[in-house]
Amino acid sequence: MRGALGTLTRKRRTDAEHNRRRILEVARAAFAADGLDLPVREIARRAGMGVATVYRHFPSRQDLISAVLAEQVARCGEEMQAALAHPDSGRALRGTILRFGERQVNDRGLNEALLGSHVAGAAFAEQRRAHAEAFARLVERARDDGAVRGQVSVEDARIALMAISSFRALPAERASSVIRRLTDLLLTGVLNEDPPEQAGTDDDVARSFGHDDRHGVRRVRRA
Amino acid sequence: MRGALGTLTRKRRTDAEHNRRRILEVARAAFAADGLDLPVREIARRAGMGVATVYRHFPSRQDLISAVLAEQVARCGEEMQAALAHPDSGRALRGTILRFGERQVNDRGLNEALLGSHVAGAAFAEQRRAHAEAFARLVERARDDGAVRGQVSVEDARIALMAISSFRALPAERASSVIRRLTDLLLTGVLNEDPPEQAGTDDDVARSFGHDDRHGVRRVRRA
DNA sequence: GCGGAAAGGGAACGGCTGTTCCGGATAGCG
DNA sequence: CGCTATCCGGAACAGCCGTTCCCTTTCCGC
Repeated sequence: MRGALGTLTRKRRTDAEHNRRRILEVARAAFAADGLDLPVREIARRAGMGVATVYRHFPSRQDLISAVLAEQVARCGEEMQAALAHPDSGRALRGTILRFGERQVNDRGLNEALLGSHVAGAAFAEQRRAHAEAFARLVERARDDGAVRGQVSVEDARIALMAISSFRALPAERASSVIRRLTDLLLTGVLNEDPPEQAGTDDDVARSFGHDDRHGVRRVRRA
Repeated sequence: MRGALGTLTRKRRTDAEHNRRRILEVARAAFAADGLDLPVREIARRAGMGVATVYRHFPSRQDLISAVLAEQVARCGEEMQAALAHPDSGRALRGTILRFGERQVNDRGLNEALLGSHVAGAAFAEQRRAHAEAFARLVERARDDGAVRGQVSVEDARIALMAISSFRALPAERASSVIRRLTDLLLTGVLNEDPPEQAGTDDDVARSFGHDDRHGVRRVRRA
């Protein structure tokens, strides 16, 4: 549908190129921290420019979201492919679940797009399918190697992965240790091994469930 | 601050009382299915009345949400108290986690308020704390009875409960079987027992992770 | 330097949402 | 059956968001 020249990235003026990079950088941080519902105006404000500038580089809000997430989604896929090439299938499975979960929990926008029901996620249906297929092969390989308990199915592993990735309501930064512990708890029921070590417990979860009054606003303003 | 008469429920006209009940009923179903961000107009539309009628009975959107959730939250608390009185502490813990999780997964509004970061949840901070305390006692009792693995802490059980409750991106109705399986997987790492039975696997999770293109809209309209 | 094309930015438009207003309906008491 | 306090509901108001307009500013080949 596009003309032959349309796919070529035309030479842009240097200030425009600089602004484009800055928008992507600011938007990535903003979506990761505050989710995909952040208003375009707010991203423009954080980037120190007007809304029209953002819209010149990304014709619609959805285009901006897709551009920001494309890189992150691709990285997830690469990691899964790399895990398939790892010699130890059990460790590869554990590592994939852990890494995927950490990424999902630490990037709210990515999570909303890949696991949530956000409209923006529809653009990544193909990648989602690829991830699911790679993950299934990962689990099957681990099962063939005897690294997975007999009664655990591919569906079970998928459930575990989604449960870890869905984990939310965390204060923010120290989510990783909770994710690690949850992974251990879950993989105890999936893998044929005991968890590698006992990470020290922390009270992040307590602050979220029952001991925390802080409630974020839907729409974030003011950096 | 309220006058002595303010707390008495004044005698209402029967049509008003009928409408009030209907609003609560419709809003409960609506919030459970579509989340707390559903516009007041849409609830009024589904109830077959004008917005002003809703606002007469519930002065603000937050009041409506609180009124709807109060009953559900109270029921969660009652169930935890009942579990504390159950003779078998291990079964009580398992049942509580399972029931709490199912409730959270099947009621999107309740989930957003109790575990998500939705503003409306701030009204239930006290109940959240009570739930957390009751749950902690439940876990400690089970641990004293030897029903919980030695290296599992109260925090771990909390993590498990939150992970189950956070599980989302499910087609809708058949979430229960997935929740049951996830509970089994997690409790394998928490309780000193094996899962009671093997429920048949289903493909709900597959549809969510990788095989599903359906993406809901943020704001739902049209029943 | 200079001129024109490319880029920037604030204001404006249309649509959606929470909330309020006010004229019209109606329950329910006498 | 009539009358009035009570209730209903569409329209209106204010504010937010995505997107576009259009005038001004800036780059960059000459």
